Amino acid sequence: MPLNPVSRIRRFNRAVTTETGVLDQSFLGRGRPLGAARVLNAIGPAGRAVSDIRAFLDLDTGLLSRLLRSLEDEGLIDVTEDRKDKRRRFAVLTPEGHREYEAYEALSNDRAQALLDRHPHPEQLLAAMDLIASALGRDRIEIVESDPHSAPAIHCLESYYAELAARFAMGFDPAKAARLDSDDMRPPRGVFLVALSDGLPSGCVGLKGTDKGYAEIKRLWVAPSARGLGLAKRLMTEAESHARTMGVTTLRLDTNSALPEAAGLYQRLGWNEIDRFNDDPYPDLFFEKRV
Amino acid sequence: MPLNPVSRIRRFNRAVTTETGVLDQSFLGRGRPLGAARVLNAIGPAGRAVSDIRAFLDLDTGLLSRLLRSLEDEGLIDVTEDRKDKRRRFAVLTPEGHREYEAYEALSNDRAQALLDRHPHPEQLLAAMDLIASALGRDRIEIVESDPHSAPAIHCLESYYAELAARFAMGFDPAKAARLDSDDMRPPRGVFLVALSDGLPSGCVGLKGTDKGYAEIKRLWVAPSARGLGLAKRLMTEAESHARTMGVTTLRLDTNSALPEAAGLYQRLGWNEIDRFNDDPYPDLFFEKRV
DNA sequence: TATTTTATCTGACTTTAGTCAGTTAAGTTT
DNA sequence: AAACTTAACTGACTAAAGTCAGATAAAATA
Repeated sequence: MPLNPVSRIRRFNRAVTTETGVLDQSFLGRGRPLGAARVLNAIGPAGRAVSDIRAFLDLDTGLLSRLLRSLEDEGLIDVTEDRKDKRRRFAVLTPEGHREYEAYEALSNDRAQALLDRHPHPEQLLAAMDLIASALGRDRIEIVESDPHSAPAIHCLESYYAELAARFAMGFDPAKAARLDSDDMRPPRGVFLVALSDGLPSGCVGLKGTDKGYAEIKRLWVAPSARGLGLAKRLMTEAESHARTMGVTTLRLDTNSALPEAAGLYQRLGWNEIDRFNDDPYPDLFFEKRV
Repeated sequence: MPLNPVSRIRRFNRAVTTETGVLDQSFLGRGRPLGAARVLNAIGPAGRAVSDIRAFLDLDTGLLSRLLRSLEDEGLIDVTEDRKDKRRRFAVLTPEGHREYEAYEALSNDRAQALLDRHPHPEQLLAAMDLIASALGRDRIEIVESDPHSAPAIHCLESYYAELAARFAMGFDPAKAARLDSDDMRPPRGVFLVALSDGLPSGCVGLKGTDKGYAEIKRLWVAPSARGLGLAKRLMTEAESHARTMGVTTLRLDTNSALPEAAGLYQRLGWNEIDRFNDDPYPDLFFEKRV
């Protein structure tokens, strides 16, 4: 009986394979082999370098070459040479290619929407999907420098504030927290890092420059769907290495004892508890690390 | 930014497609095309009728015929004719075929196990997978007659008792509940139905024969991962139709007001509330329906 | 500058998957 | 028993995917 964990995963695999098979079938409905459709999709509205497509789809150079030509013959793409390096080529969608691309997008989106519409608890379904996608994609999580006012950064920060509000007995009001000047978390004074798991903002951390002889780590957050994957550690390590390259030798941070995982992490990463160094209302634990 | 529901589903699809692609690649590592591997897997240790394989994998008769022969030539399967209907053929694994089958199983199982091992909350991951598999497979949920002592039935019943224990303020002790003779839920006196979603027991209901001029509906349960898919209604409808074919005209059931979804369902399905008709300690609501 | 490496393309394949019309033999229906 | 239906097989295809050994031109390196 399929009660053991491995059987449950395999049942999941079967269900999902069937689903993707159906989608592939509907892709064929546009009169083009799947290989060509995949290349069109990989190029995307922004265009893409040919070598990049090859790496992404893991195709043989000859095969990709022919697929690109077939799309070109259909009038869906243009392939031009790279100005900097004339060996390289770059594929972009023509207006007609854009339309075709959107048609494929619509097929995928409609299917996703249909699944959503007929589920009684869409938010639960989406949370489950986020969790699984993060578990499967943990090796593909990338950490990127991001402006603190960019959409993914704002998403992370708002999730972070919402979580603090839920976990602090006294609640949390971002307006009451210490003012944070975004310029302090932009180069050259600091940096704001966002972790993207297959495009989903899944964590963040800010390195905030000060004029007091140290920099601060702020706003460390990891999405529930990505917890336990070692992402907090990666974010901290990246932030520290940014600090090092900026010539900072002392880092400080504050946190709250209502977030025991956080304090534990800082200790494991070699931070030392120090005395209160600011008068923010929310933190009650203070750490320092020399890098 | 991928914060909207459809983008989240598509991110999930990408992650899962990558994962299944990797598994397919590892299947190719055994030196056999995917088609043949799929047929071997579809045959399984118990063997399978050729027509059955064809329907399951949706293959052309000619194609399957050749795939079967290639497996036969490899010495992995035997195809024999059906005794009852000599047009039909039946495929079984040879000892060597069993070994090869197990090798494929091991590839899948190891991957599943690896995913589990490196996840911080395996039970949460599995629950997410169950939920998604049920959502995707809702059209494939089948309701089968099952002995009340069979493994899937026991799984459902134990989950049901655990849930009652959690939801009743006074707890729930199966030993204190009204004795249930399994024979009353076996033909010809009654029936026990289990809902299987891609093999996972996801719901149950019992029709219990009595000598009092009515039959009782007992143990209606739907797994959390399958709720909202209309499964409870399907189970009730099937149980009622079994009652009808058994010549029963009056059905009764008892439930508890701590399970408001249940009472609501019974009302929607045309049941009428009646006075207490037994002295079980747990129920406080009683219903009747004429069929 | 000569040599090596890299990115892409071309031609000539092979393998896999899939289609389809027709055949055979065994059941089913009339 | 004749006519029909069904399950599986065969032969003759096509399309799609993938492989591989050069060829070519543009960098990169020695």
